[in-house]
Amino acid sequence: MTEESRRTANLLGAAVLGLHDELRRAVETRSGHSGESSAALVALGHQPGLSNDALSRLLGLTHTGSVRLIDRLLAEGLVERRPAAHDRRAVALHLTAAGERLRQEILEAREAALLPLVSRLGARDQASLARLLERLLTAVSRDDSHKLRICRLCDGGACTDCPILVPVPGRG
Amino acid sequence: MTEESRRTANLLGAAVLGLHDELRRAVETRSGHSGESSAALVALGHQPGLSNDALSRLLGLTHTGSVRLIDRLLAEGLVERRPAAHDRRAVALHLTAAGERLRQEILEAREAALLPLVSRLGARDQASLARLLERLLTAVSRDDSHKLRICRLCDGGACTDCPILVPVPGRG
DNA sequence: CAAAGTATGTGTGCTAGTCACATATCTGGT
DNA sequence: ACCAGATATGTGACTAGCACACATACTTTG
Repeated sequence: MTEESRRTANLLGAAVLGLHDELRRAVETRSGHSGESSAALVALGHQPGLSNDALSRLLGLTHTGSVRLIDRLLAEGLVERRPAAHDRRAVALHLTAAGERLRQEILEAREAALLPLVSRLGARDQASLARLLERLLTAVSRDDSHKLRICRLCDGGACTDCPILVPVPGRG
Repeated sequence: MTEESRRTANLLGAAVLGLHDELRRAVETRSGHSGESSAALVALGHQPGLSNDALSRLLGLTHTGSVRLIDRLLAEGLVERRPAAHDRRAVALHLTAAGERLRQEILEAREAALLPLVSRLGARDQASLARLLERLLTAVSRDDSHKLRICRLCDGGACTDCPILVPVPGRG
């Protein structure tokens, strides 16, 4: 069994690498932005009003890196900084209309890369895959902030019944 | 079915992202090198004598980027440049003993991150997972050079019966 | 109300990559 | 034999994106 498990683990690593390459390429080609910029746009659509600090943790950047990234998105008119509700230090980041449009394109590009792979499987296999992915996701996810990080490129419209129960701050 | 497929596709995207983060972190922490440097070391162990040009395509870098990367690995004594067999323009890249040691550590770190995830599944689920991964891998892989790219971090010791039949140049 | 903690944003510098270019070698047609 | 074009390597100049150290503004807590 161990040998077989090692083989499966290696296959999992290869598939993750191959699919990640593919997703990154699809998203970057369509949006003209790097992977983390795209993740910022998707996450900001999902959680409007996010602070720079929260965003930096979500993206796995330093605070500084996140500020620079937002500077760039701001210069392109995709994001705006608004005063935060209850903390006058903080900034509430929001997508502009253009940002929202680009976000939709990113999600479409991602789905266009993923859906054909899933659709070639039969209904039974799709169900098995979904169940196994759910188990893998619960296994890798740690605390709440890590869960948000994992889901930073998720499509809210497609993510019904999220297996890791992502807590969106300020949404119960 | 379409709705369910979209959900599964999204789960796949999330799992790929989460696992990729995890793998990258594990490998970079252990090796002290960026992801692509690690990939270069693993690939060079798998295919000794690779040229700069072939390596650049394997890693998805420009030729120049690959030369710089090798410069760095060379400065650390992990890689050496030898004259190639039949082409006096080309360079044959080989791991040094230190490079080979680091390569083993990278593979161990990768397996240490992956194996626990697989092992928590029962034997039946592991078998289903392996089969589904095989189908995903054959679906994403395109030409031979792309297959080598997908397998750039694979552990030859664990990859028995490779589903995408990677052709290693000069090895039949 | 002072001290400590938290959030933002700036100056500076590094790393890893790109593009443009120069050089060396190979290959194939005449 | 020779030349044109393709291929392989490597250098110089530059850029993007990020980190570290720091300055500033605000909040929280004792």
